[in-house]
Amino acid sequence: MKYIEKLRNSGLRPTKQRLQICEVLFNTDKTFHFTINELEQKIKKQANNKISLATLYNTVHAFEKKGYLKQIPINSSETYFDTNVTDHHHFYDLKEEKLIDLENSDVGPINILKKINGKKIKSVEVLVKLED
Amino acid sequence: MKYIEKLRNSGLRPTKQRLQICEVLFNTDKTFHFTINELEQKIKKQANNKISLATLYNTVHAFEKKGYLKQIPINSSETYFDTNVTDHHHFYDLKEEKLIDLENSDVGPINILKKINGKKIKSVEVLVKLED
DNA sequence: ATAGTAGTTTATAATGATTCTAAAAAACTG
DNA sequence: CAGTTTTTTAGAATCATTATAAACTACTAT
Repeated sequence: MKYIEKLRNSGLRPTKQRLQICEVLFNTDKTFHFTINELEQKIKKQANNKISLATLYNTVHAFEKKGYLKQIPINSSETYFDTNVTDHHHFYDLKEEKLIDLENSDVGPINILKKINGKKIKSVEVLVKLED
Repeated sequence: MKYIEKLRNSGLRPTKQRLQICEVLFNTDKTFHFTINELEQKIKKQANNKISLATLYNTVHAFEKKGYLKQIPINSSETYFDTNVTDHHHFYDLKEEKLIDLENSDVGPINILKKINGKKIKSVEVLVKLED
């Protein structure tokens, strides 16, 4: 299994549940956005079994901490995650309530001119809201 | 009262509560960020009385819809609002969990090169996360 | 292998922000 | 002022997320 090493290297035991979550999240050509509830559904269908919500929350947060997932900063009732962890941005279609990736090349370079003493920039995220 | 007209023009009856909220939010030199709970506290102190949470939620959302407030897109357990409704961006200090304004002039111009058919850009918001 | 231990999963309860409800109060209209 | 509509309110309901603590699983050293 290709994810066993990845998990071990991160200090996470390669359990059946984590491997299954890896399959659903990472074993695909395209990256995608999801909420915990959507992930639960996807696992029910794709792997035809159930992983408890608690585990999904734990695992997704662990993966986020390790940098395998990114949280998308958007005000919504549910938290959105992204399997695309490269530097990139998002459109948010207000009507459809849907996120669309904006590759880095779709956005001109962003220059942050202001500095805060003793702090360094961890990330720069752009959210472009769309209306009709 | 200077806010009576503003409210009436927005189709909102100028009630005692709404006027009080206007005072706290807008009768100040500096703009600021707040959560509903912080607003509740501020009103308790500043106006020395209590407005129910339901009213605070209703009013803040009404003001947002009218463009007097902006929601700040950030993943936090509470929703943050901003009395600065001009185009601008934010630092988010991950350690202190604090928002800091980035004036438009602090960020170079942002060019969105990708277009989505039939949609137009409503807003472009940049969130810059800071770490130590 | 096996026993011990440290980490993980799980169902369920708890939490907490937000929304809903429906009755009382206030603002408006004629 | 009487009637209508809007607003406020306390408290209940909702719903995503987190905490709990017991059962289970993966690992380690023998």
